[in-house]
Amino acid sequence: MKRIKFKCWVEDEGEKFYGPGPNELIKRIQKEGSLSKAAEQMNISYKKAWNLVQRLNDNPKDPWVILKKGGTHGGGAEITPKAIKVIQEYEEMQQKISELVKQQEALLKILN
Amino acid sequence: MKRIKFKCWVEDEGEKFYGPGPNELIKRIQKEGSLSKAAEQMNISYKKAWNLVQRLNDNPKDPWVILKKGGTHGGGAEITPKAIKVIQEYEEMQQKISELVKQQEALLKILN
DNA sequence: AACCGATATATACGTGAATACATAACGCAT
DNA sequence: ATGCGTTATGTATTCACGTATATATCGGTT
Repeated sequence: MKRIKFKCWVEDEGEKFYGPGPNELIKRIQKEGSLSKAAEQMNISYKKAWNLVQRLNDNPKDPWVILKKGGTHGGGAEITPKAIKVIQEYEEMQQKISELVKQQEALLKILN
Repeated sequence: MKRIKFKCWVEDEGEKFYGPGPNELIKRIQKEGSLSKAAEQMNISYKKAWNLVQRLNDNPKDPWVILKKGGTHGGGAEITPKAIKVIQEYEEMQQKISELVKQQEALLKILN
């Protein structure tokens, strides 16, 4: 059984910036309030998750994720309104592409 | 400068089957009449190119690429009408997605 | 039958990315 | 001041992958 798949992402100066991985990560951060928990749930290393967040927070004036260390629960993470908007817009785009792809029966027909 | 990118491909039982790489490969085979020349032009090893062709030709009754060894020019490669149709349909799908993506200004606006 | 250029195929090697591991830093609570 | 849980960061190791290399095979030409 053959299926058409797709992926969309944002590049910044040719480097991967935002895609399915970061999208899922910030959603889990929003839900869990913790970067380490989010990474664990996604089965990626904490380091990788941390690196992704650093890339998103590249512009310090307009961060996506606020990381706090120390304190009552040892620290934590939360996402900004900007990140919430991005999630919404990104998933809307995914949905539109998904609907378009579903209509491409002609290609699948050739492939049997 | 941030840009939205996308990629679409066909999977068969979860394995990558057809995508941008194979698409370019069979186009070059069509143009050059040679698998080794096509591989060289794409800067991929002959082996990788050959493996891609094997996957496409998985169903021996309905091949995509005809490989001939020996003979006047040592051999050669040509693609079947089926492959030609796939190229057309695949690139048409790419084009449609591309146009949709271009309309997603809202996302880029958030990202600055 | 010898040559040529392309396909066919196995094996060894190198490279880079991701991971695992270890340790430091932080700040509120008790 | 000690403990705790989280973030922060460097180092070493592993592992998958493509590549390089070598050699065999084929069949029309000459």
